[in-house]
Order: sequence, then C-alpha cells, then structure tokens
Amino acid sequence: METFATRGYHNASLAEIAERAGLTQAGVLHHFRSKAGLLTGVLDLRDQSDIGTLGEERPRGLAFLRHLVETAARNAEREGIVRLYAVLSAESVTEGHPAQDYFRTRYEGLRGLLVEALTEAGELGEIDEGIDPVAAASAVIAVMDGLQVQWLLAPEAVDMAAVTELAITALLGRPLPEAD
Amino acid sequence: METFATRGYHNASLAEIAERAGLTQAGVLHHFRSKAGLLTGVLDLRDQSDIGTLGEERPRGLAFLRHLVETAARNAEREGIVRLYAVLSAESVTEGHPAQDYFRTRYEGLRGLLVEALTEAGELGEIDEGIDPVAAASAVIAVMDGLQVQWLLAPEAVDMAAVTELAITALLGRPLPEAD
DNA sequence: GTCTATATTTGGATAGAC
DNA sequence: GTCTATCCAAATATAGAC
Repeated sequence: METFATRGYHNASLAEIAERAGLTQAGVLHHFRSKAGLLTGVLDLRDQSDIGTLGEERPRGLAFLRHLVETAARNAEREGIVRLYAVLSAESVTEGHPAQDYFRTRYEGLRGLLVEALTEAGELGEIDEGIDPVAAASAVIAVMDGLQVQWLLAPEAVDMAAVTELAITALLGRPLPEAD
Repeated sequence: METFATRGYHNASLAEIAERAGLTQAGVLHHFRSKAGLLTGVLDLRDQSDIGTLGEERPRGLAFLRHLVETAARNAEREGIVRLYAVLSAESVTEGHPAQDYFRTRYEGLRGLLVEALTEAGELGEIDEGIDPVAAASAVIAVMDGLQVQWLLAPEAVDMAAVTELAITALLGRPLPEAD
C-alpha cells in the first residue's frame, strides 16, 4: 500500500515492495500471480475498511453528508491513504491500467450512495426540493477528490474538512447538522 | 502530449513518443536532455494556451467564473488535454516526480486567480459579503479537477459543465450571469 | 539534426532447490 | 513458503558516424 501510494502503480517495483515486506521479489510473486494481481489485492484489502463498502447500517440522509466531512477531517491525518487513492484513481484513466474497472465501479457506487443519501434527505424534508441529487452527488465526490491533490501538494494551503463542508452546505443551501 | 496523457509519465516511453513524432528515440533526446526535460517542455508548451497564464486582460469578477464554466464545456470536447492534466497532476504528488514543482506552482497560481476574481466580485457587489474567497477558490478548482477523473472513467455519467456551474452557483449563493 | 549501436540498469516473471 | 538463479524484455542515456 505504501509503495503504490508513494510511487504510483507503474513506477512501483516489486523489488521495493518485497524489501519493505521482508521477503524477496520472487517471494511476493508466490502470493500474487503478477504485479497487477498485487494491486488488485491491495485495493480489495483497503476496501474492507473503507467508505465504499458501508453496509446497510450506514448513516441516512444528511447524516451521511456529515459523515463525509468527518472522513475528510480524518483523512488529513492519513496522508498515505489519501495519496494511494489520489494517485491510483487518476492513473487508472490511462490505457490498460489494471485498476480501471475498480475505480469505474467505485465511482459509480459512490455516486449511487450519495444519490441515495440526498434522496433520503429530500424525503425527510432535510433539504429543498429543487436539488438535483445526481448532479450534487458528482459535485460532492469531485470536491473531495480534487481537494486531496491540492492538499497533498500543499497541506498548509488547504483545509480539506472545512472546504468540503463549505461545498456541501452550499450545494444543499443550508448548514449541515452536527454529528451525534 | 498524447503519449504522456495516455500513459502517464512513468509508463510513457521515449520510444513510443519518438515513433509518433516520426524520429528515433535518440533523435528525441537530441532536443531534450532527458525524459524529465521533455515532460517539462510539454507542460511549458501547453501553458502558452492555457488558463493558468491568462494575461492582464482576463475576465474580472463573476465573468471569470463564467469563463471557468465555459472551459469545462470546452474540455468535454478535448479529452486528450483533460487526461493529460488529470493524470499528471495526481501523478505529480508521488516521490520525486519531475512535474511536482510545476503543479504546486500551478495550483497556487490558480487559487490566486480565483481569490482575486472572487474578491473583485465582492467589491463589485456581485456576490454576498459572507463568502470566503480562499475556501471557495479551493473548492471551485477541486470540483473541476475531480469531475475530470469521473468523466474520463464514465463520460456519459458526468456533465462537467453543468456540475461545475451548479457547484459555482451554490458556492456563490446566486446564479452566474450569462456570457457576453 | 538524425541516425545506429551500445552501455547500463531495471523491470516482471519463471524454474527449481530447499 | 521462501529462496537463488536466470530469462527476457524494455527502459534511459550516451558515443560517435553521417
């Protein structure tokens, strides 16, 4: 994870990964059939503790948006994870990238989660009728992703949580309720 | 440009670039001292026709924000350029990447341009007093960047111009004036 | 200014011993 | 399950002819 985050997929070498894991390059390939397989394994592992796989008990309505702001705040303390996703998601749009399907599916899922949360918020009367859940969903995800790159290049210049909350409240047209 | 956009920096080879340019790999290195030098050259070239280098006659106040929406619309017809910046900007956060300074400076400049435009808009009475130009600047840039990755992975699922305009109008708390 | 040739390094992957 | 040894391909960069 750390090596892919620090170097990206193509510039990461199995030799470096092996060394950091305490075995040889051939040893790594005993557990994963190829470098691409290793990347897939890393992403699958990460997924088990990530937002993209929130279960049925996930927060509903605006509480989900609040959860995203908290995620942004927590991310400011997890540079490695932020870098991993920022680097790999963008790299995945290159030709034949092994994580392309993963990120296509991930974004589709994230947009779906947000559309659902925004729709719930509408039904609960938490937000105005006029809001387009699909457009707002893309916007929220985009802000969070874009902030990560800016923050990685200049951590002192960008407050990810504050700007995320600003953008969300602006899109909703009202303040976000505090966390429980 | 096309090769770096399609493959990223590390996975692009001088051989492919040379072939597409109609000469040999050694021929390319006669004009650029190294692969990193070539990347720098590409970015410098692009800069001459790009938003980051708008001169003194750039649009002022909200007209600048309108200009950004138009850029997003135009970008939907320029996948190559979009991919170039999306891939390289994220890749630039990896260790020792040759475009790191370029993108750090670029984002700093973009934020400065946005802050200036938003400040002008405030002085012109085009937007409310309460708006924080610095936070809004980061947000606008982030939305545009984030949308590009989503759009590259699923062009049919994301309307870059519409969502950009939605986010900007939300952040401003009012509609954006039409272009001249 | 472009080429061929080559040096040198590094990469991913495989075979087979232990 | 891990290692050593090796293969093979590809990469950047340089030297020097034309």
